[in-house]
Amino acid sequence: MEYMTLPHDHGQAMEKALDDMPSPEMFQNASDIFKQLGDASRLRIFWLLCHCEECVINLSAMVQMSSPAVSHHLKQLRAGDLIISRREGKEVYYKAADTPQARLLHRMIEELMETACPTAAR
Amino acid sequence: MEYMTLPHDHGQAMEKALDDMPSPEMFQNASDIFKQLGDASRLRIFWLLCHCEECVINLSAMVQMSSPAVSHHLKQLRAGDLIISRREGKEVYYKAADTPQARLLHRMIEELMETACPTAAR
DNA sequence: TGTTTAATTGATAATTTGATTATATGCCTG
DNA sequence: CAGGCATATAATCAAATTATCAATTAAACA
Repeated sequence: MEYMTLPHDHGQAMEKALDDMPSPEMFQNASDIFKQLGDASRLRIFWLLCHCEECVINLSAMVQMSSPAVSHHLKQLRAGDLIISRREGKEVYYKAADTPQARLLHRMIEELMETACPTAAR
Repeated sequence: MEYMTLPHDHGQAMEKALDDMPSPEMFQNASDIFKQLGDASRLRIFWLLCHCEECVINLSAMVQMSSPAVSHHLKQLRAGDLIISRREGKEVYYKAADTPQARLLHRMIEELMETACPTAAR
């Protein structure tokens, strides 16, 4: 089998790595998901919605942001299928989507916080 | 015990959530890490460095980017302690850091790719 | 129907980010 | 120590992100 020719030859590890490397589209998809969590406000909102269902006004109060700002973040999270919404009267309730992906991300966040800050008090 | 007063009262779940909620600094730290992986090029580079140790020129060839661009991403990843480097003569070799955090992120990436794209061929 | 409350949308402005080009540094070799 | 190769840095620019404000939609209710 022919391998890509690199400027320098540093052994076989890279050949296997290149073979196993997912496609650029896969990386794009994955990074798009990470990007959702790459904003502290949005991460906080998502975390909250993994733990309770709430309306926009209350979310705004909890994260101390304006409701339009929260609404924008909610829109992004919903576009990424990380959260779902339901309207009840005047209010719209949001919560984390009940999907493998959303559960995985929630777990990631909790693990990352532990790893990043194992002894931290809250 | 006194709880934060929200505009609307929707039950107790949010009280527990607010109690359990990590500090804003924790969310900032976590989102900074997610941000590192929120760029497809950087994610690809980090993934490669989890699988092999390579010099900048070869990395540039593997991801088809200019070496300054790669160098820029490497700098960010190293600032976040996700990768380490060692110089050998003219070349600088990079690889994933051997830390719990880097290993966790690597595992996350693999899991996310599976979840995001379970049936995808590469 | 008109008013109030909740949520969303759109547009703008400010900040951040990523890529490029050019330049500089570091290190080996002749 | 001069020349060349591998990296790193700096400056610049374009593109993407985020927050804010104003305007709009949606629903309840008097």
